[in-house]
Amino acid sequence: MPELPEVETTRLGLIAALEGKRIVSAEVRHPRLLRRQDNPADFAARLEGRTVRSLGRTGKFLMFEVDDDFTWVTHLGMSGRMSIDPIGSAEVPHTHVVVRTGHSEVRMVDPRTFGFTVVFTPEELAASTLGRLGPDAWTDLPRSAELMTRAGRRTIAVKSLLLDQRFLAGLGNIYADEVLFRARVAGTRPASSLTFEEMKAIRAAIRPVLGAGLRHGGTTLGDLAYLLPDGRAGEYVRRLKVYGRQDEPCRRCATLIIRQQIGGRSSFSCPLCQI
DNA sequence: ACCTCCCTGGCC
DNA sequence: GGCCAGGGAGGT
Repeated sequence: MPELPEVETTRLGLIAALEGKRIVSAEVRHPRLLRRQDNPADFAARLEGRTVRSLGRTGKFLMFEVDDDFTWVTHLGMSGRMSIDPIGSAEVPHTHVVVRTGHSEVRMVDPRTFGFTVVFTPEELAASTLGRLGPDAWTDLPRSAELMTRAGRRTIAVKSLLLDQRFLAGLGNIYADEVLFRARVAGTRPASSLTFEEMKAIRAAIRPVLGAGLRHGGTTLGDLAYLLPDGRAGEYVRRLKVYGRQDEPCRRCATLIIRQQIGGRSSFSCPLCQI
Protein backbone atom coordinates (compact mmCIF):
# COMPACT_ATOMS: atom_id res chain seq x y z
CA MET A 1 0.00 0.00 0.00
CA PRO A 2 1.41 3.36 -0.91
CA GLU A 3 3.04 5.06 2.07
CA LEU A 4 5.69 7.75 2.03
CA PRO A 5 8.43 5.77 0.21
CA GLU A 6 6.01 4.55 -2.45
CA VAL A 7 4.50 8.01 -2.97
CA GLU A 8 7.95 9.61 -3.14
CA THR A 9 9.14 6.97 -5.61
CA THR A 10 6.04 7.69 -7.67
CA ARG A 11 6.76 11.42 -7.57
CA LEU A 12 10.35 10.97 -8.73
CA GLY A 13 9.19 8.66 -11.48
CA LEU A 14 6.72 11.21 -12.82
CA ILE A 15 9.01 14.23 -12.97
CA ALA A 16 10.35 13.61 -16.46
CA ALA A 17 6.87 12.95 -17.82
CA LEU A 18 5.17 15.96 -16.26
CA GLU A 19 7.48 18.75 -15.14
CA GLY A 20 7.34 21.65 -17.59
CA LYS A 21 4.83 19.76 -19.74
CA ARG A 22 1.58 21.19 -21.03
CA ILE A 23 -1.51 19.12 -20.28
CA VAL A 24 -3.49 18.37 -23.41
CA SER A 25 -6.36 16.49 -21.78
CA ALA A 26 -7.39 15.31 -18.32
CA GLU A 27 -10.08 12.74 -17.73
CA VAL A 28 -11.53 10.99 -14.66
CA ARG A 29 -13.71 8.01 -15.60
CA HIS A 30 -14.74 6.90 -12.12
CA PRO A 31 -16.74 9.60 -10.29
CA ARG A 32 -15.73 8.27 -6.86
CA LEU A 33 -12.14 9.42 -7.41
CA LEU A 34 -13.41 12.97 -7.83
CA ARG A 35 -15.30 13.03 -4.52
CA ARG A 36 -13.01 15.78 -3.18
CA GLN A 37 -13.72 18.02 -6.18
CA ASP A 38 -16.69 20.28 -5.37
CA ASN A 39 -17.52 20.67 -9.05
CA PRO A 40 -16.31 17.58 -10.97
CA ALA A 41 -16.05 19.55 -14.20
CA ASP A 42 -13.34 21.68 -12.61
CA PHE A 43 -10.80 18.86 -12.77
CA ALA A 44 -10.39 18.88 -16.54
CA ALA A 45 -11.16 22.58 -16.91
CA ARG A 46 -8.38 23.55 -14.53
CA LEU A 47 -5.72 21.25 -16.01
CA GLU A 48 -6.28 21.30 -19.75
CA GLY A 49 -4.04 23.70 -21.61
CA ARG A 50 -1.98 24.47 -18.50
CA THR A 51 1.62 23.60 -17.69
CA VAL A 52 2.82 21.54 -14.73
CA ARG A 53 5.50 23.54 -12.95
CA SER A 54 6.73 21.28 -10.16
CA LEU A 55 5.95 17.99 -8.50
CA GLY A 56 5.77 18.05 -4.72
CA ARG A 57 4.68 15.75 -1.93
CA THR A 58 3.60 16.05 1.68
CA GLY A 59 3.07 12.82 3.55
CA LYS A 60 1.16 10.50 1.24
CA PHE A 61 -0.30 13.33 -0.85
CA LEU A 62 1.16 14.13 -4.26
CA MET A 63 0.87 17.87 -4.85
CA PHE A 64 1.67 19.12 -8.34
CA GLU A 65 1.86 22.87 -8.92
CA VAL A 66 0.12 23.86 -12.13
CA ASP A 67 0.15 27.24 -13.85
CA ASP A 68 -2.23 29.92 -12.59
CA ASP A 69 -1.84 28.73 -8.99
CA PHE A 70 -3.76 25.50 -9.21
CA THR A 71 -2.59 22.48 -7.22
CA TRP A 72 -3.31 19.04 -8.61
CA VAL A 73 -3.53 16.73 -5.58
CA THR A 74 -3.55 12.94 -5.79
CA HIS A 75 -3.75 10.40 -2.98
CA LEU A 76 -3.13 6.77 -3.94
CA GLY A 77 -5.17 5.37 -1.06
CA MET A 78 -4.31 1.76 -0.50
CA SER A 79 -4.46 0.22 -3.95
CA GLY A 80 -3.62 3.12 -6.23
CA ARG A 81 -0.62 3.63 -8.47
CA MET A 82 0.45 5.95 -11.28
CA SER A 83 1.93 4.84 -14.56
CA ILE A 84 3.49 6.49 -17.59
CA ASP A 85 2.30 5.03 -20.86
CA PRO A 86 2.52 5.76 -24.58
CA ILE A 87 -0.46 7.75 -25.83
CA GLY A 88 -3.29 5.45 -26.80
CA SER A 89 -1.58 2.27 -25.59
CA ALA A 90 -3.66 -0.54 -24.09
CA GLU A 91 -5.05 0.20 -20.63
CA VAL A 92 -5.09 -2.15 -17.67
CA PRO A 93 -8.39 -2.61 -15.76
CA HIS A 94 -9.31 0.06 -13.19
CA THR A 95 -7.60 2.87 -15.08
CA HIS A 96 -9.65 5.71 -13.64
CA VAL A 97 -7.61 8.84 -14.40
CA VAL A 98 -5.79 9.70 -17.63
CA VAL A 99 -3.78 12.92 -17.97
CA ARG A 100 -2.22 13.36 -21.40
CA THR A 101 0.65 15.60 -22.43
CA GLY A 102 2.11 15.90 -25.91
CA HIS A 103 4.48 13.04 -25.14
CA SER A 104 2.76 10.47 -22.95
CA GLU A 105 -0.15 9.62 -20.72
CA VAL A 106 0.01 9.57 -16.93
CA ARG A 107 -2.59 7.15 -15.65
CA MET A 108 -3.93 6.39 -12.20
CA VAL A 109 -5.00 2.81 -11.63
CA ASP A 110 -6.92 2.10 -8.43
CA PRO A 111 -9.00 -1.09 -8.07
CA ARG A 112 -10.39 -0.28 -4.62
CA THR A 113 -10.94 3.42 -5.31
CA PHE A 114 -9.73 4.51 -1.87
CA GLY A 115 -7.56 7.03 -3.68
CA PHE A 116 -8.71 10.33 -5.12
CA THR A 117 -7.57 13.16 -7.32
CA VAL A 118 -8.58 16.82 -7.28
CA VAL A 119 -7.43 20.21 -8.56
CA PHE A 120 -7.60 22.92 -5.91
CA THR A 121 -7.48 26.68 -5.98
CA PRO A 122 -5.22 28.13 -3.26
CA GLU A 123 -8.30 28.81 -1.10
CA GLU A 124 -9.65 25.29 -1.51
CA LEU A 125 -6.21 23.84 -0.77
CA ALA A 126 -5.92 25.78 2.46
CA ALA A 127 -9.38 24.67 3.57
CA SER A 128 -8.77 20.99 2.74
CA THR A 129 -7.44 18.31 5.08
CA LEU A 130 -4.00 18.95 3.63
CA GLY A 131 -3.95 22.11 5.68
CA ARG A 132 -4.14 19.97 8.81
CA LEU A 133 -1.36 17.55 7.94
CA GLY A 134 1.49 17.17 10.40
CA PRO A 135 5.14 17.64 9.40
CA ASP A 136 6.45 15.36 6.66
CA ALA A 137 8.26 12.38 8.18
CA TRP A 138 11.01 12.44 5.54
CA THR A 139 11.69 16.10 4.84
CA ASP A 140 10.54 17.79 8.03
CA LEU A 141 10.96 15.33 10.90
CA PRO A 142 10.67 17.22 14.22
CA ARG A 143 13.22 16.87 17.00
CA SER A 144 12.56 14.25 19.68
CA ALA A 145 11.75 16.90 22.26
CA GLU A 146 9.05 18.34 20.04
CA LEU A 147 7.60 14.89 19.35
CA MET A 148 7.61 14.29 23.10
CA THR A 149 5.72 17.52 23.71
CA ARG A 150 3.19 16.78 21.02
CA ALA A 151 2.61 13.24 22.28
CA GLY A 152 1.99 14.87 25.63
CA ARG A 153 -0.39 13.00 27.88
CA ARG A 154 -2.15 11.22 25.07
CA THR A 155 -3.17 7.71 26.06
CA ILE A 156 -3.43 6.52 22.46
CA ALA A 157 -1.25 3.55 21.45
CA VAL A 158 2.03 4.85 20.06
CA LYS A 159 1.47 2.96 16.82
CA SER A 160 -1.87 4.72 16.33
CA LEU A 161 -0.13 8.01 16.98
CA LEU A 162 2.46 7.26 14.28
CA LEU A 163 -0.41 6.52 11.89
CA ASP A 164 -2.15 9.81 12.71
CA GLN A 165 -1.29 12.03 9.74
CA ARG A 166 -1.90 15.15 11.83
CA PHE A 167 0.88 14.06 14.19
CA LEU A 168 3.35 13.04 11.50
CA ALA A 169 2.61 12.77 7.78
CA GLY A 170 3.75 9.80 5.74
CA LEU A 171 3.85 6.64 7.82
CA GLY A 172 1.31 3.90 7.14
CA ASN A 173 0.76 0.45 8.56
CA ILE A 174 3.89 -1.18 7.13
CA TYR A 175 6.49 1.46 7.96
CA ALA A 176 4.99 2.21 11.39
CA ASP A 177 5.56 -1.43 12.37
CA GLU A 178 9.08 -1.40 10.92
CA VAL A 179 9.95 1.83 12.75
CA LEU A 180 8.70 0.47 16.07
CA PHE A 181 10.69 -2.75 15.62
CA ARG A 182 13.87 -0.82 14.89
CA ALA A 183 13.21 1.41 17.91
CA ARG A 184 12.44 -1.68 20.03
CA VAL A 185 9.21 -0.17 21.29
CA ALA A 186 5.92 -2.09 21.45
CA GLY A 187 3.22 -0.37 19.39
CA THR A 188 0.64 -0.98 22.10
CA ARG A 189 2.42 1.32 24.54
CA PRO A 190 0.39 4.41 25.46
CA ALA A 191 2.11 7.41 23.88
CA SER A 192 2.19 9.09 27.29
CA SER A 193 4.25 6.22 28.73
CA LEU A 194 7.22 6.72 26.40
CA THR A 195 10.46 7.85 27.98
CA PHE A 196 12.53 10.48 26.22
CA GLU A 197 15.03 7.76 25.29
CA GLU A 198 12.29 5.70 23.68
CA MET A 199 10.99 8.69 21.71
CA LYS A 200 14.55 9.36 20.57
CA ALA A 201 14.81 5.75 19.42
CA ILE A 202 11.56 6.06 17.46
CA ARG A 203 12.68 9.31 15.87
CA ALA A 204 16.07 7.83 15.04
CA ALA A 205 14.42 4.83 13.37
CA ILE A 206 12.21 6.85 11.02
CA ARG A 207 14.83 8.11 8.55
CA PRO A 208 16.69 4.79 8.15
CA VAL A 209 13.47 2.84 7.66
CA LEU A 210 11.99 5.30 5.16
CA GLY A 211 15.37 5.67 3.45
CA ALA A 212 15.69 1.93 2.99
CA GLY A 213 12.16 1.80 1.62
CA LEU A 214 13.05 4.55 -0.86
CA ARG A 215 16.30 2.93 -1.95
CA HIS A 216 14.47 -0.26 -2.82
CA GLY A 217 11.64 1.43 -4.68
CA GLY A 218 9.05 0.90 -1.94
CA THR A 219 7.09 -2.15 -0.92
CA THR A 220 5.24 -4.20 -3.51
CA LEU A 221 3.27 -6.94 -1.76
CA GLY A 222 2.11 -10.18 -3.30
CA ASP A 223 -0.99 -8.55 -4.76
CA LEU A 224 1.20 -6.34 -7.02
CA ALA A 225 -1.21 -3.46 -6.32
CA TYR A 226 1.65 -1.00 -5.96
CA LEU A 227 4.10 -0.67 -8.84
CA LEU A 228 6.51 2.08 -9.85
CA PRO A 229 5.40 4.43 -12.67
CA ASP A 230 7.54 2.43 -15.11
CA GLY A 231 5.85 -0.81 -14.08
CA ARG A 232 8.63 -2.29 -11.94
CA ALA A 233 7.91 -3.78 -8.52
CA GLY A 234 9.33 -2.26 -5.34
CA GLU A 235 11.80 -4.58 -3.63
CA TYR A 236 11.55 -3.47 -0.01
CA VAL A 237 9.24 -6.37 0.84
CA ARG A 238 12.32 -8.59 1.06
CA ARG A 239 13.80 -6.33 3.75
CA LEU A 240 10.76 -6.15 5.99
CA LYS A 241 11.67 -7.18 9.53
CA VAL A 242 8.22 -7.67 10.99
CA TYR A 243 5.37 -6.63 8.69
CA GLY A 244 3.62 -9.70 7.29
CA ARG A 245 6.02 -12.08 9.09
CA GLN A 246 3.63 -13.60 11.64
CA ASP A 247 5.03 -16.90 13.07
CA GLU A 248 8.36 -16.37 11.33
CA PRO A 249 11.53 -15.93 13.42
CA CYS A 250 12.64 -12.46 14.42
CA ARG A 251 15.70 -11.54 12.36
CA ARG A 252 17.34 -10.28 15.53
CA CYS A 253 16.50 -12.84 18.24
CA ALA A 254 14.66 -15.67 16.44
CA THR A 255 11.57 -15.35 18.63
CA LEU A 256 8.44 -15.84 16.53
CA ILE A 257 6.87 -12.61 15.26
CA ILE A 258 3.38 -12.02 16.61
CA ARG A 259 0.34 -10.41 15.01
CA GLN A 260 -2.23 -8.37 16.90
CA GLN A 261 -4.78 -5.62 16.30
CA ILE A 262 -3.80 -2.11 17.34
CA GLY A 263 -6.40 0.57 16.70
CA GLY A 264 -8.12 -1.83 14.33
CA ARG A 265 -4.98 -2.37 12.24
CA SER A 266 -3.07 -5.62 11.81
CA SER A 267 0.22 -5.13 13.60
CA PHE A 268 3.36 -7.23 13.61
CA SER A 269 6.09 -7.17 16.24
CA CYS A 270 8.71 -9.17 18.11
CA PRO A 271 7.42 -9.87 21.64
CA LEU A 272 10.99 -10.12 22.97
CA CYS A 273 12.82 -7.24 21.22
CA GLN A 274 10.01 -4.73 21.61
CA ILE A 275 8.92 -3.64 25.07
C1' DA B 1 -10.33 8.24 21.49
C1' DC B 2 -12.78 5.27 19.60
C1' DC B 3 -16.08 3.07 15.76
C1' DT B 4 -18.00 2.43 11.00
C1' DC B 5 -17.85 3.01 6.35
C1' DC B 6 -16.14 2.94 1.72
C1' DC B 7 -14.38 -0.72 -2.29
C1' DT B 8 -12.75 -4.95 -4.85
C1' DG B 9 -9.41 -8.73 -5.72
C1' DG B 10 -7.63 -12.56 -3.64
C1' DC B 11 -7.92 -16.15 -0.68
C1' DC B 12 -9.86 -19.84 2.27
C1' DG C 1 -19.91 -17.64 -0.21
C1' DG C 2 -17.62 -14.92 3.13
C1' DC C 3 -13.80 -12.62 4.98
C1' DC C 4 -9.87 -9.74 4.83
C1' DA C 5 -6.72 -5.93 3.49
C1' DG C 6 -6.62 -0.51 5.10
C1' DG C 7 -6.25 5.48 4.57
C1' DG C 8 -9.02 8.71 5.74
C1' DA C 9 -13.57 10.90 6.73
C1' DG C 10 -17.27 11.22 9.51
C1' DG C 11 -19.89 10.18 13.45
C1' DT C 12 -20.44 9.29 18.48
